[in-house]
Amino acid sequence: MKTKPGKGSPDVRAGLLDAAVVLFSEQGVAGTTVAEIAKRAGVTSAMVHYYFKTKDQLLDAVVEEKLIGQFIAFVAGAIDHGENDPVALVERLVWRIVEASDRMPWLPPLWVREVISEGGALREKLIARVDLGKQERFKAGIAAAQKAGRVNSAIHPQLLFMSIIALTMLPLSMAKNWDRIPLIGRVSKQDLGRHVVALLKHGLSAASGPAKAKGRKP
Amino acid sequence: MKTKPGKGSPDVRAGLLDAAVVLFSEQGVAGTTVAEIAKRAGVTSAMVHYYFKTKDQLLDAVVEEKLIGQFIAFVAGAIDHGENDPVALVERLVWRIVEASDRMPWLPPLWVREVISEGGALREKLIARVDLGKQERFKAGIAAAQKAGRVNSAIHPQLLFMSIIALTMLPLSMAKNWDRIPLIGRVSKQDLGRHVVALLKHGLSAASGPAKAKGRKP
Amino acid sequence: MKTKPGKGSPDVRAGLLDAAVVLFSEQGVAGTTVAEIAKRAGVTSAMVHYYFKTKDQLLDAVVEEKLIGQFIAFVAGAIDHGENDPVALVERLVWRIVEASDRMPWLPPLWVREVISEGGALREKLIARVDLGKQERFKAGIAAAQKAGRVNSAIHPQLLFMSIIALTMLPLSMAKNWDRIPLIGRVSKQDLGRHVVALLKHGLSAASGPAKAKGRKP
Amino acid sequence: MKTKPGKGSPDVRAGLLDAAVVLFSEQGVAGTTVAEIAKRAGVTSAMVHYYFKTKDQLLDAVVEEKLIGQFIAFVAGAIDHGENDPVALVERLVWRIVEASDRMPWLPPLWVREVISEGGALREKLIARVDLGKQERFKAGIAAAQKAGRVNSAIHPQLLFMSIIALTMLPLSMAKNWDRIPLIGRVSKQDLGRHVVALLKHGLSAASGPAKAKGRKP
DNA sequence: TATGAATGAGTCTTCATTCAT
DNA sequence: CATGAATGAAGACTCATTCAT
Repeated sequence: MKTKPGKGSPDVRAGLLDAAVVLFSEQGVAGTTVAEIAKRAGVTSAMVHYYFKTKDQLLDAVVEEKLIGQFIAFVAGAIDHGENDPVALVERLVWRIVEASDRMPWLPPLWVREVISEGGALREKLIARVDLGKQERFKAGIAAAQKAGRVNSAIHPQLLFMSIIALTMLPLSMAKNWDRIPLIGRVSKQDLGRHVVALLKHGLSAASGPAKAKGRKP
Repeated sequence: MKTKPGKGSPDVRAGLLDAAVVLFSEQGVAGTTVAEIAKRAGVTSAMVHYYFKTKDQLLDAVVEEKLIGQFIAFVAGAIDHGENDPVALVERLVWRIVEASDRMPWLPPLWVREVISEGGALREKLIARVDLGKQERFKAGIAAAQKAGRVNSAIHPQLLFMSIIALTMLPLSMAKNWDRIPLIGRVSKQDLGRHVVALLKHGLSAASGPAKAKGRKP
Repeated sequence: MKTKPGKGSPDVRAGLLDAAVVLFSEQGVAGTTVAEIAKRAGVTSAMVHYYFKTKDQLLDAVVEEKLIGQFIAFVAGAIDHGENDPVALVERLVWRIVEASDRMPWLPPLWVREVISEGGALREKLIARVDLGKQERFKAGIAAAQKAGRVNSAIHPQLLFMSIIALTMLPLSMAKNWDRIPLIGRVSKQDLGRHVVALLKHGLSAASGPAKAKGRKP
Repeated sequence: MKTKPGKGSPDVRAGLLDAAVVLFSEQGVAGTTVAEIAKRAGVTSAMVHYYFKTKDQLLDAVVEEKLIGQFIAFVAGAIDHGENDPVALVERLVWRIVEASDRMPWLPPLWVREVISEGGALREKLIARVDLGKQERFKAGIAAAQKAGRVNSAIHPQLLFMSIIALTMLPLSMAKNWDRIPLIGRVSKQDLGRHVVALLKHGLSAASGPAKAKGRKP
């Protein structure tokens, strides 16, 4: 049942990955030393190299086992549903992401900082590994629904997926600090989910009026 | 016209800030050395310390003069408009941010990585300096419009501001790479603006139907 | 038949010594890790410490069992011959060394680098253990032959032994690379032996002419 | 007049090279830390990286400026003499090497351990840089003298150059320890020079008798 | 103002060594 | 006998920072 048949005790290895992912989410990859990760996992820094050889290969493992194996696999489940209603799909996607951030609170900060950001330490590693097929299918589904008049035609299908990620991940990446910001105050992740779903469901619904969003800038 | 009446040539100082902000946006603050900044500005790293004493104080200057003085001042102008239609205000806000990212392409990546991200190098510095009064007024305006039945009541006024930031900043932070991602392909910043405005205008409009976004998770 | 009556399998022990000696000759002692030696012998590095306790004690064993037990014993046999003709003795010595380098190709590089070189890892260990009696007898034999007019009197008996070592060992320590050096090209160890013997036999023969080798430098 | 127009104070740079070369000769390259070199030169180890970037590039500089620029240039002068008597050339070569080891006592140990030895840290670097033309000319001169009957025909011209190096460099690499070895005792570098010249002059002289050095081994 | 030279603290990485199993 | 897991000490290298000129 081990994730990797390689060397070492699975417990320590897993503990190191857990520690890494939490510290990375709090301090960034560049701001986290191998020694800190080791300390949080209760071993010496030499053990990090025993299990992962280099810091860079530790990042590979994070991408493979945490981002892809845990998060993407979980969220992608929401798309593989044989469903044909894109709005329902969007809703399911949002709730999956919210749920994921409950199970893996380290995920959104890590994602925003190290995957989305240009030059993020995990960005290229993830792009190289991930299959964009599902996203393409999602985009196609939206476009089809637009043609059928069931979805607001002013929406860019290519940008919708990113909008969903943005609306969920970015606020969730700050979730730990929500109550420190007076403007936001006491809201829960459930509140966020409801807010985003409301925004998207309305936003996607086929416009009654034309709602021409004319670009101001040339 | 000098920003600071202190020592040193204003040109060199400004060049260092410009260089810093671009490199920070590309490599992150932790991933950028003082020497790199100096080199890009055509001086030695000792000069950085001459003008800013420490790297940390350089960050202070970036927050003060670039984030607050340039970006926030520019965007905040959209709120101080004596306008009372919150939807129009949202639209203006979106276009301001899009416009800002044209003038300062380094802004969105820097914002997402170092301001929004937990542990971001500029986060605490900015929070300590910024006045949230305008955002409070914005929130109040939305809430009032909801009571008046002009805005979708399922929206969380507290979260709307963050949603706008998310819908714009996060995609813009990747703008340089849009064409490298097949899913997105050839879209312009204008396209993004239109897309976001369409989404928000619809999303905010008072629901004809109830649009009950019931939370799934307890 | 075990060399050591101590613990452990003689085969593994011998395999480790063999591996050590080859790697030391290729990479130097300092450049060879215990783990490499273990791997080449097909065991783990913990085994090296089981058999030899420390790397330093492994070196002791190499000196004792490989250098003294194998090489010196073999070469010294050439001196113990009850012979009184020093030139014949020299010739026998040369061929012994050439022969030894066929049986133990790792020997000359190891010798040159770790025994002869100042600070060589085996140098002090070997000097402490070796009996120089035979070399003294050799020197005395040469000196006697000089007095008897049978050997070139310009030769330093003290230096002759080292000259023989130098003329053989140093070229042999590069034997693996001879063909890579255009200057040398295709020569065999036999060729080297013949060359050295020719040089020495002539060089030692009592001078017909005076052959005044006057030192230039004061 | 600086060797390198690059960065840094020439004095410190030169001091580091001097320190490096001495320590390398005493402890080997692998056995010498950057910090030791720095300490001996009176600076911190960071300065080594300031002047040479990496330890490997320090080795490049040693090869370039010490081995090639100092030693090889000096010795090669002995060959460029427009002389046609190969025996005189050999003699001159020997004395040059002896003289070089007086000026640069670190040279012979370094040469034997790190240039001649397989896997030596300077070996490949030097081979890549050095011009073997002079050695080829030397070899050709010997071969011609053999054909003319002026040099012992049992000598391998290809191997003679290496024999000269061996006869001088190897003993000189131990010169500091000569008096510690009873067998050798009190001899000077001049004594060594005379001994080697005597050996070679006789060894090269055209044999009166046939001096059949018949190989024993098949 | 501006620089080159210098440093100390810290980071990643390697390795000989130990020990429970 | 043999191993995998674990460690501490050290080594190369980086970088923010200082200072004399």
